Amino acid sequence: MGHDSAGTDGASRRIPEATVARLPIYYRALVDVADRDVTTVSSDRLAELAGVNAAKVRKDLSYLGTYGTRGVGYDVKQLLAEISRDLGLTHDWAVAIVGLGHLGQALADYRGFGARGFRVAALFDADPAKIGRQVGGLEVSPAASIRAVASERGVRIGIIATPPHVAQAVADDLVAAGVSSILNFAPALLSVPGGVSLRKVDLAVELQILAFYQSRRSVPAAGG
Amino acid sequence: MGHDSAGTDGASRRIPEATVARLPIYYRALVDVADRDVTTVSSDRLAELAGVNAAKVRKDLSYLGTYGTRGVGYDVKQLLAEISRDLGLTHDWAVAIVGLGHLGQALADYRGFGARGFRVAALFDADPAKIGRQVGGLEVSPAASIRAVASERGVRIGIIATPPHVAQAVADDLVAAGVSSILNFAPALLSVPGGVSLRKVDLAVELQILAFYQSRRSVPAAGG
DNA sequence: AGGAGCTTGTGCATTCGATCACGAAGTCGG
DNA sequence: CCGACTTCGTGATCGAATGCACAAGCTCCT
Repeated sequence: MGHDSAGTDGASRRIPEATVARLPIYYRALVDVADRDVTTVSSDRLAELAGVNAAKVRKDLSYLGTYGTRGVGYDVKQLLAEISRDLGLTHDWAVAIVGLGHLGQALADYRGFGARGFRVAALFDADPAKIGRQVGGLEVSPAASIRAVASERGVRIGIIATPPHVAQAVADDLVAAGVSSILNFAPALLSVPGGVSLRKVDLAVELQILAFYQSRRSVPAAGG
Repeated sequence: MGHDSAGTDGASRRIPEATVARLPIYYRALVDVADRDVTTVSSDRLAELAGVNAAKVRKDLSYLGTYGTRGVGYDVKQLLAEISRDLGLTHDWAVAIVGLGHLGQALADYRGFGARGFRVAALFDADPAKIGRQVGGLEVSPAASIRAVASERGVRIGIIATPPHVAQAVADDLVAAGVSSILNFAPALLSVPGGVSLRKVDLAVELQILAFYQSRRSVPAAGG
């Protein structure tokens, strides 16, 4: 998916992209079992909770290191700590959200972030009517101030929830402010300098993928 | 990811899952170029617009059939029509959205849907304060009426944007109402009967994946 | 009409991810 | 202390997906 795998001396082990995408799922499942005061969990059980294959769980976790005990399973707390560390959730990342339409507000209010190592540190919008308003306990700043405000607040991760035609300009501003990871919800193709991670989520795309399988299922009866 | 590839006599060619996931991206790019009155597009250009490899574009499109002209490229209108047909966007799918928190409202107002073969036909929420209110020109119905209302309105695609603890119950109701494709935004693992497609989007997961690469990049300086 | 120049369609090699199957390593009961 | 049992870790295998390279086929110019 492009995450320029900059061969940065790779320090420890290199974790496959597919595995990285599953770590947050294991993480969530582990938080759930930890809440129920369960102390150990087997790969079988974890697989069930995460909706994947048990062998896959074991292989995925083996990339992080050897944290399981044969005959017993994984220590929930220890594994949770390890995944947190690997996902960087111990860092308290400062996040900026640009574009406070419905989606941006949904993200700003999202409870899950705070609990998972993310802190919404800045909100931006171009609409004068929105600037100065409080959303999720934080004041909305003008989009023109992204470079100044985001860099001042140490923002490292930017979320773009703007209309597509301004998304590239916003991305440029974010990068200029020192942001090095961008999550893009705008239906636009962004280009960023090397060294900046970029992920895209497109709600309409997900729906269209569903529609494809849907229309394959229902017999395409004649007559539109 | 599990779209039970029910060997339903698959009529035409079988299209690889990875290709299906890219079709909506090509679709969007094609809509853009069509708006600029361009009549033909090369695989190279389309690849650039979609952010992928040109050979991949050609191979992907070849699964749909032979719609390109060597030496020229693809006829934009024809290709658009073909992808629309394959994605089932010519069907005007009735969509129900359950849960009208910020995210649900964002989806209800999403302009892209109408233009792409989807019609929001029903809105549901369990909160009495929200029931009866108009959102995006449609009245919010009580969650208890999902089975009756959704089936009456011919809903085939359901979007779940509720808190996780009610997501499974909502999914059950949707399935009972005849919905056979579900897009789940709730951070919960759903189980649905065979024959029902299920896709999951988790905003926190996407962010955590970014955080992983982020924390790999920035040197983990000592002293947290 | 014929050849130069593009661009598609696709066989092939390679890389990546999923799954199986089994040895290694631990616990527990007697 | 030992053997039965459980569960992890991982080599090996298989299949999907990617990307290359090139033949096939179309257009346009001369």
